[in-house]
Amino acid sequence: MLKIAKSVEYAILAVKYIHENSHKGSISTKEISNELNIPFDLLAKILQKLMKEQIIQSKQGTRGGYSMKSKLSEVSITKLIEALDQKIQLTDCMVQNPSASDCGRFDTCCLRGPLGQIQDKINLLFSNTTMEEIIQSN
Amino acid sequence: MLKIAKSVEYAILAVKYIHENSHKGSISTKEISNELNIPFDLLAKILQKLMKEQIIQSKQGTRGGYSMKSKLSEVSITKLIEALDQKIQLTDCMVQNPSASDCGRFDTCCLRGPLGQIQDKINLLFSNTTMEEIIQSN
DNA sequence: TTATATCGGACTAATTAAGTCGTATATATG
DNA sequence: CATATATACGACTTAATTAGTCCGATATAA
Ligand code: SF4
Ligand code: SF4
Repeated sequence: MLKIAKSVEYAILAVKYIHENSHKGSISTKEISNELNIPFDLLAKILQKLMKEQIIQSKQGTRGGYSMKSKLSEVSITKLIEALDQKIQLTDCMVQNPSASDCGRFDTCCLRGPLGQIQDKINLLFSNTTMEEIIQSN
Repeated sequence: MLKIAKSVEYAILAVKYIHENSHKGSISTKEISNELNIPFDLLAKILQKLMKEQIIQSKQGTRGGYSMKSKLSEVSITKLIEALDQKIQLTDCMVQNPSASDCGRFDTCCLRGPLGQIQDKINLLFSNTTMEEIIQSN
């Protein structure tokens, strides 16, 4: 099953919400959670990760919350996937320095090449799709 | 994590092995399992599914085993994925007749469109890659 | 001072993928 | 015909990942 994590979906929807309500100032996790029907605690963790990657910024305390930091055009799906510690990795050996240690079949494998090419193209698809396009496509 | 199931990898490698040893007649699960280092019982289930989809054919009994049925050029990765009951389904709503029942956010969701397009392209990538190309790319 | 937020780690539950086991059936061969 | 070898197939267990929850800490506006 090739699927994207729910947390990535939640992230996209949350960033959209924060952007569209930016006139209100900081948007709280609770508001987003209520409006989008996303479990509060889960959403909180997601937003904290997006914050660490400078996609959004936070303000603590009463009347605190989140606001956009990056431009929408700079937030690709790939950036969100990475911010949430997810990966596009079709096989175990699709890593920085692959070696036989990852897989007993490594040396004679005829798969890495073709699958690697497909993975590169999938990566392109996700990195060429930004929040800007997603919001405009409405 | 966007990854393909190990069973799909095993299937590709097994089909390759069966094709390359077709001069021997029927190839047993045990031989493939030994040569490729794939758990016997798991491989057996995989081959049975490939057989049901007419990708390979079987012969029971002593000196039985599997041999190719489809042409390599007709066996795409998509075909193998489907034969193994796997799916390329980026989100829960990417089904035949999607509706609000699948997801509370369905009606206002801005995601289905863009993700659907990406999924279509991923599908193309996998269906345009056949066993013939994979084997030639060696 | 208090109410409202984020911060962040640890934990549990649910789902899926990976692997195993047992029993039945088919068949080539001595 | 007996036997060894092989597929057929469903049930089961285990491992890995994802999804969701909980709790105590810190920051800050009012
Ligand atoms: S079998 Fe090939 S593609 Fe799969 S993990 Fe091993 S080296 Fe990589
Ligand atoms: S949030 Fe949108 S993309 Fe995700 S499952 Fe619901 S309708 Fe589909």
